[in-house]
Amino acid sequence: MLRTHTCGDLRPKDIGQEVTLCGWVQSVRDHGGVIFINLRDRYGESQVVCDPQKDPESHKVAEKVRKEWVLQAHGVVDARPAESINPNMATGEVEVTCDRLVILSTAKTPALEIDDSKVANEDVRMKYRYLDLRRPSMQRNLAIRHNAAQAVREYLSSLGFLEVQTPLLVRSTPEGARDFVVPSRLFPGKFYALPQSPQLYKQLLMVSGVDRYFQLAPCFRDEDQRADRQPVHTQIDLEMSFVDESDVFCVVEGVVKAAFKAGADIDVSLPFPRMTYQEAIDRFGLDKPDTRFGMELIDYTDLSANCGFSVFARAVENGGQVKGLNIKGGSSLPRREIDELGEFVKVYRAKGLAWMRVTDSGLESSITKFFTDGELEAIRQRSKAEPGDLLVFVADSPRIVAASLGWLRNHLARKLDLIPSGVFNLVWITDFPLFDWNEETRQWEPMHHMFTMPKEEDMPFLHSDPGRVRGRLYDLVLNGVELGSGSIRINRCDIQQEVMKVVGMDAADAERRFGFLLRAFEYGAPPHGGFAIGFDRLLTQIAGIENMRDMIPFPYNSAGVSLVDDSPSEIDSSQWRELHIRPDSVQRK
RNA sequence: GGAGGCGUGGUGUAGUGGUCUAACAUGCCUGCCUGUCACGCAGGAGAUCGCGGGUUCGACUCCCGUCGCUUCCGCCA
Repeated sequence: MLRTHTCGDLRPKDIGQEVTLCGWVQSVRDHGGVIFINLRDRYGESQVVCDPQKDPESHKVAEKVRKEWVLQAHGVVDARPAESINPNMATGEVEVTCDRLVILSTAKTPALEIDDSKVANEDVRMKYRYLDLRRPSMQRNLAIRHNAAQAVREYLSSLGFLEVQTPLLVRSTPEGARDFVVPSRLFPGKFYALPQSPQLYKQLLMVSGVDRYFQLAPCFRDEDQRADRQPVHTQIDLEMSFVDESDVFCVVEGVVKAAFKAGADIDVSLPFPRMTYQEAIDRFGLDKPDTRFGMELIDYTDLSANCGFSVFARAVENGGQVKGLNIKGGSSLPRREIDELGEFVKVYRAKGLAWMRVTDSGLESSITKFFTDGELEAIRQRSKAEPGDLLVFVADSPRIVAASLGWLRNHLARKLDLIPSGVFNLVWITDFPLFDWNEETRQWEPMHHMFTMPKEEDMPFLHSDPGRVRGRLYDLVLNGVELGSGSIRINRCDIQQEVMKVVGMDAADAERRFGFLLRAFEYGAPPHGGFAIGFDRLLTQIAGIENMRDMIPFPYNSAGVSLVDDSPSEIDSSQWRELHIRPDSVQRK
């Protein structure tokens, strides 16, 4: 080793020792005589002192040194004079009096400052990710990631889970997300796909008798990005045989607890509360409710059915709902900001946002004239409205009402600072519908995937009323973020065929897409179920940061470009030929 | 595919029609300084204000287009 200690090691107990440190120059303070160099590595920072009277040679070297040069410093650990102790530094009680300073590498002026208090723009950070990652907070994020991953592996291993790798070149499945696709050289016109998840493979492993499987699995989806979505993400993927929901919950709860503990020394309490999908939608508008604050949705549909306000009445007449929020103390919001809330809900296709201010003399708004006193009183009571509050309403289809108010609720909570810090509300959302009606294709689609077991008691409605069928399907939600989802799978061919019928898939389709799995199920498939935790999202929560990309060593930008290596990139014409493919338009260089 | 926000020295920002011949911080260079630690002090270099077009006597500033980054809707089982 070129060093005896790291830059974070030295303490008063080391005083008198001869040491050699290696690291990057964080700062140089040249006092004309003595020069102080702060040397930084992953472990911390140490002060190296170059005194011309003690060692003119190293002082001469130190005069040349610049930020981010890589140095090797040899010397003796000394106690700092009492008045020079730096309490803000872990190594602040000591310093290395340098008697040999070696320049291991010089450096250009860094393209961004290595300083947590001066963070550059995202594109600059991505292009120079290796510099960005030198920042202590990013080093911490890498460590959190490692520690959490390690704890997850350890915990699951202790429960008898086997980590099994599944292939990264797999069969393309057209339903669900768009596949990333890899052309085959040996089979002209054929393609592999990168897996969206190891779903089918982990079910095969259950048929194989693996019984308890897990994997920190890379998953690929060629869809448009979001702040919390990457083209490649990592799942803590797991699957178990001979289980029901409670068995899966128990394991996942332990995994999450272990990750929080190892990643940030946070204790989450078990078990996580459960809430049905319907309750989440009714009370919070979203299937990923943030339960850290109140302001739940209030249902005025029954009061609105026959009211004089035609916007409300007509919505109800058309099978819609009228729901709203009571924004405590919100009547002080200026008109302009209320109008902004109206703009906010329009993004979710609400046509508008009605509102009433609550004053000492009752409800006040331009629409109160359409309501009778009795109706206004009923609204006031149902809202538990007090003077100073602001009531807002959306009248529309249940789907639009729920989404617009649900997101408005989250938006307001941030805006009005209603969210307590340091709270981690983990909640299971259960009993999701098995199918989702796709208005465009006018077909039922699986809400989760094709292999989710319907709830026993809803089985009779499989064909008569698919929308009513709930699946043995569950999500884990943390502070309004969907951490992952899972289900108990179908292990019987007859049920599988019924489900495929509902979503309009015939036997030939099924055979072509995942015949290999159906065939496997003919050879003795154990009842099984599992879960997949979005590891990057979990880490973002554990680290308490905003940007998921900060938890990913080399992330992609919002256009799916990797700025470090500037991929995707063009390939040589020889590669095109070798892969038996060609660009769809030659002009498109 | 659609909508919003942003784009000004290496980096982060200010400047919203005219002394802007572009400011501040930090970084960079030179000099001074023996106890600093966001060292200090003095001096200096560094920006055709993303790009193209338009409006105007005059554009960093307004308009249109375009590119890039970002957030959201669609999409993402």
